[in-house]
Amino acid sequence: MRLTSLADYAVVVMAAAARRPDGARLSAGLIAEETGVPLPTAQKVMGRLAAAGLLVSARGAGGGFRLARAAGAISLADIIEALEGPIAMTNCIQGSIHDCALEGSCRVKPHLNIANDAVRGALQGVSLATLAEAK
Amino acid sequence: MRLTSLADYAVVVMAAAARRPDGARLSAGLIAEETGVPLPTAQKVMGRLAAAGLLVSARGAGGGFRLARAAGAISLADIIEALEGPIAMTNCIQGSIHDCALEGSCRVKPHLNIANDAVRGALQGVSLATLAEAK
DNA sequence: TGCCAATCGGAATGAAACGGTCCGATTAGC
DNA sequence: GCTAATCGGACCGTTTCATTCCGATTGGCA
Repeated sequence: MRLTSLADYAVVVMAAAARRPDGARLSAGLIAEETGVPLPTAQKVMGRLAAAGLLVSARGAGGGFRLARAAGAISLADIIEALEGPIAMTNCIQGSIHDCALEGSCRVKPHLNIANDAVRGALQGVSLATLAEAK
Repeated sequence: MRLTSLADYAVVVMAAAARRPDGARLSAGLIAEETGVPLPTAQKVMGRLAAAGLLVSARGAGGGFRLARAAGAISLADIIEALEGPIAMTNCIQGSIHDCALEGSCRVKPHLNIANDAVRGALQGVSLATLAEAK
């Protein structure tokens, strides 16, 4: 129930990016300097955010990143999933994984499903636009 | 945002314990057999649950565990915290830890605080009595 | 048109936490 | 007083995470 530090950094990075005017050039170096996140770490985080489709990247000199969607259309859940994978409290909730020996006879799974939806809903309800607000 | 497998087992174990009549003897072996959780793992999980005050333990022959409180007074959040420590998405939310270089100038922390409370609330709203229901 | 500098992308390394197992300490019952 | 059953804590292999570094790519300029 704890964020990995990379996901934590991703939230800070995305909030900084959202505060910039639309279409502005966002190099990893610029964001690193503005947020205080170490440059190599910012590079890795922004790379993963781009791979997940939250940022659009441009290579080469003069390249950089920009938000793929409006800040209001990106949720905290999206950012976390970009770095950590699907938000699923247990493996049995994530449809594609079936490595639990108890599955089939497990009597708590239906209830965990409800709890998981509640958690996920709480994270989806927070938009990047909100996170980027002054305070 | 994923439960460790020990916390996952803890939920299964506690649900099985709650289905037993109050005051019944609950040895780790019995619970392991009933739930399908490997015995050594059940021992470790129940030991930690006892250390956290959710179970009361009795040593020696004829010993075992019992619920420390009524099932309705134990929440999913309690069980998770017993195995994983405080529910805090980031270190800066957990009051006693201050190892984030950005702290003080961080502009997203107030918003994360709100999100964290929402997640924690969702988990506190699920009681062990609910988890123990037939389905 | 060729070179240079800036920037992203993926691989490698070291550390920390997790999961699982085993053995010793304790206690009721005979 | 002895035996058996049960909890409690220590140990180790494995995996994941966090961080760093170097190569691939591309626009700009002479």
